[in-house]
Amino acid sequence: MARKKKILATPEPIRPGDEDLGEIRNIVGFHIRLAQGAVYRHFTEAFTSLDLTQKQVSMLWLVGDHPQIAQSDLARRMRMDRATTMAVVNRLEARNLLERQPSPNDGRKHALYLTDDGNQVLSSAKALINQHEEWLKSRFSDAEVSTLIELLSRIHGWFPTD
Amino acid sequence: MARKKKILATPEPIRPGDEDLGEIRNIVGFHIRLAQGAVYRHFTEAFTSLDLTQKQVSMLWLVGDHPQIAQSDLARRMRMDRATTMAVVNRLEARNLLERQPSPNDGRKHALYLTDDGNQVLSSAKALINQHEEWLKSRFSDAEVSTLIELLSRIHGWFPTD
DNA sequence: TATTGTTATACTCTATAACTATA
DNA sequence: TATAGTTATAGAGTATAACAATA
Repeated sequence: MARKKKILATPEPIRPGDEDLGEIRNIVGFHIRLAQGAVYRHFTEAFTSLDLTQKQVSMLWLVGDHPQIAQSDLARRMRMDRATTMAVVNRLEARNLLERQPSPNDGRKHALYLTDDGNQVLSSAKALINQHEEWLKSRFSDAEVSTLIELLSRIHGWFPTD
Repeated sequence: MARKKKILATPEPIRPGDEDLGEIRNIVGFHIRLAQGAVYRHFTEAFTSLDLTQKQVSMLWLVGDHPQIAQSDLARRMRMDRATTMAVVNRLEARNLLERQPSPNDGRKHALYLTDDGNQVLSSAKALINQHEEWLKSRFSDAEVSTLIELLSRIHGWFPTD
């Protein structure tokens, strides 16, 4: 069930004059969206071979870290609603990377766990993530990376605990 | 051609224990995606009445600032490819907020401009954006806002010129 | 009643590919 | 040849709504 998509288009290069964005350049939300777009494109190119999206990798990662996690727990941690979570889980299950089990404690919940394929793919994905993050972090000092994560955490509500 | 969607679901509140994100908390891309998601949800709630997306508002704003702009110019400034730009322009044109004119200089290009409705909607949108940005910026000092914009600009490639 | 998972439905964004018209 | 716009197609993410099973 592979995607037909082959190579990802990168935006056309900036031309002289394009820099003038007007007042919109002071809108924080605009910059977050553009940054997410840039990261998304680089991520998708990096993961062409594995054919995984940001969301799918995040989910594999979290299930790997928390075996037997329920979908509702996943949804809260990834800040998604149940229906969206369902869609992502379905895709990963269809590719035999992840499976559902009945939860022993709560009949309403399903416990999620990675298959052998899922563990193997996650391992490859983490290696690719490291390369992708290197591309992303290379423009920042370590202190700037910490600052950026801290500022972004204030927006999405997670506070990394070291 | 209004959307059927009425009210937007917000993610369920965080529970004790959810804070443990494991190694993934050090991934910058993960935080950018979560932050964009939070901003997206608040934006969509704020723009329920106007029924506009982030992309649509950005486009109206840029066309308002640069009348007669061509789609290809818009695409470069918003870091989108032509097909995606086309889709957004089509939606705005279908709602009579924006129109295409043949460009006087270059027969290949179409000049875009806002209709009277478009100008009116943009005006309302800017007022809503100010409220939305206030929500976003309230958690930062002015210096932190500048820092955040500067750091994000290094990712998406735009360097605000004051 | 509340929670969890599920299914059906729909819209936006993003992108590829191929085509036409113009420069 | 290169650029600009267009159309067709498709996958992923996001969401609403309604339902069944369980707590």
